[in-house]
Amino acid sequence: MQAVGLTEYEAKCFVALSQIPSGTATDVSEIVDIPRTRIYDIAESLQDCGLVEIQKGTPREFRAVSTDVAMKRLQLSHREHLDNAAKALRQLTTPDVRDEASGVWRIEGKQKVAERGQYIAARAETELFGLFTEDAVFQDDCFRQAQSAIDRGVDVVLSSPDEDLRESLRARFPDATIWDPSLDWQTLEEFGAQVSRLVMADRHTVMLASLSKDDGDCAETAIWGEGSDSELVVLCRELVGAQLDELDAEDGSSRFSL
Amino acid sequence: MQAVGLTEYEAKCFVALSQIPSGTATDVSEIVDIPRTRIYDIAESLQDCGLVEIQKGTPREFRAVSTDVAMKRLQLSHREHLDNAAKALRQLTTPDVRDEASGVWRIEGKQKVAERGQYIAARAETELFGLFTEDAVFQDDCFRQAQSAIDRGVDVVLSSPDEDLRESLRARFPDATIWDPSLDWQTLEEFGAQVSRLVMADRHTVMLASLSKDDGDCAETAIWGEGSDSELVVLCRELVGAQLDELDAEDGSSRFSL
DNA sequence: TTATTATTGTTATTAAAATAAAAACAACAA
DNA sequence: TTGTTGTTTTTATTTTAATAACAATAATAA
Repeated sequence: MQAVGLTEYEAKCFVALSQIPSGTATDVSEIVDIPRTRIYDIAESLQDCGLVEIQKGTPREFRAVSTDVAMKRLQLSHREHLDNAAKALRQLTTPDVRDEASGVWRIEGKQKVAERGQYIAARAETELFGLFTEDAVFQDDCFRQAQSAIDRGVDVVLSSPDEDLRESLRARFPDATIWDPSLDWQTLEEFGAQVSRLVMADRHTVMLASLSKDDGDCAETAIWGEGSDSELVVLCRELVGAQLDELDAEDGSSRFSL
Repeated sequence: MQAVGLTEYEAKCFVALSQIPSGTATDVSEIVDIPRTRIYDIAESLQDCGLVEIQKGTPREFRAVSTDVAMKRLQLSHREHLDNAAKALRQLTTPDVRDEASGVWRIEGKQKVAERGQYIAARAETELFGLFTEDAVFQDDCFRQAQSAIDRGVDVVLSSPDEDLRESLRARFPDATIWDPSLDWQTLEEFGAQVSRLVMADRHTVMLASLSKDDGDCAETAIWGEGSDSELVVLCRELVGAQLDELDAEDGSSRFSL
């Protein structure tokens, strides 16, 4: 409960009141370990949030609103704060100036990595390269972005060291080029940790993600960069670009065979 | 920004980074009044939230994600906390035991008052009485609930001391009974403050709301109660019930005249 | 090339603010 | 008279803000 912005006392008080139809300060203080004398102002504070209703007799009776109503109120309140914050922030900052970021940047967490990958894929205009080492990494939103790129005429090349995954990709994306990296896969492992995915758009934006299994946990982290200023982009252009060029040449012939 | 759960330092740091494409600890500490030496761990903490990305060189470079992404991440995080809290709470409490609440309860705030009014109207099974003193109080959701009650066969009686509002109600709800309270309106003013609305469902649940104009502000507060245990319900049964009974008798004849 | 100065990154200590916890006490009810 | 209630103050603890210390690294000057 505290994670949603309530103090320990507020959270405890609300929990106690949620367990009974209604109660006095003495009741609450017997259910949870809060001094009776503090219940009055804590309940008042919860009333301000819309989580508690107060019957002003002697003794005072308190009741909690239902869980659903409480959650909704907290959410609405948070949403307002977010909107206000966003509004204030937009007055301070120019329109999104972070379109171009030099260097190499680090992202932690599977979801954030996936988001960045999709963002990169969504912005591909002529060419999109994606390499995935595990089926688990290639999720629905990746499917969507890859298909969307194909639909808008982007040259899409997908790759995986795993043959089953390659077959699966081939079946799902008949219009994409599927590349077997076994010829050059060793050079990619020079990055150290277990590479999970590599996404490159227009040879301009690159993200390289890896899975680390420290502590029995399966965490994904990534580095990404944009433009010739980024060492990562320069490197991947060398490593992958050459393969893509070869595929372009072969691609002409394989289309002929279709 | 602090209202959304960030510490002052975190909020300031994020705001500063949002104003520049990227920057070092020294840059940030020149933009906002935070000790340079604190930027490192604060940015780390913001990275954990997904609000900041860090380029680990010397000097370290920091960049903020875009405002939209930041807000979305904060919201998702809050949502998760809410879901977890709701789940935990549901294991502690029995299914909603707050269906019946004795006594008289107080609500503050126009929205909460309106919600409670709608909740009461939605639960009317045979009879719904609503009295409104001002056009402004009778909002869209009130319209909806009144119509919904009519649609499910509930005896709906609406009333207002304001003739224009009464006419408006009569035009909008041809199937409802419209009552002119001028005969007994004085007794209702004995509650003191300016009554804004009175809702009674099935002579079992009652809410009485009032507008107070303290501090130039227009705040609505309400009291409500359920069942024979509630003094408010008992009182309104006396005051309003008799009128409803009379209307029942007249209602028969007015239907005859339609 | 070496020495000096400036910058950087990490940590420890101190100060201030917020929250938790205990105490005091007047007013009211039984 | 005793017990309960409600409000406020004081004290203790925790969290956050603010400052200081200092080793390591980078940049600059000699």
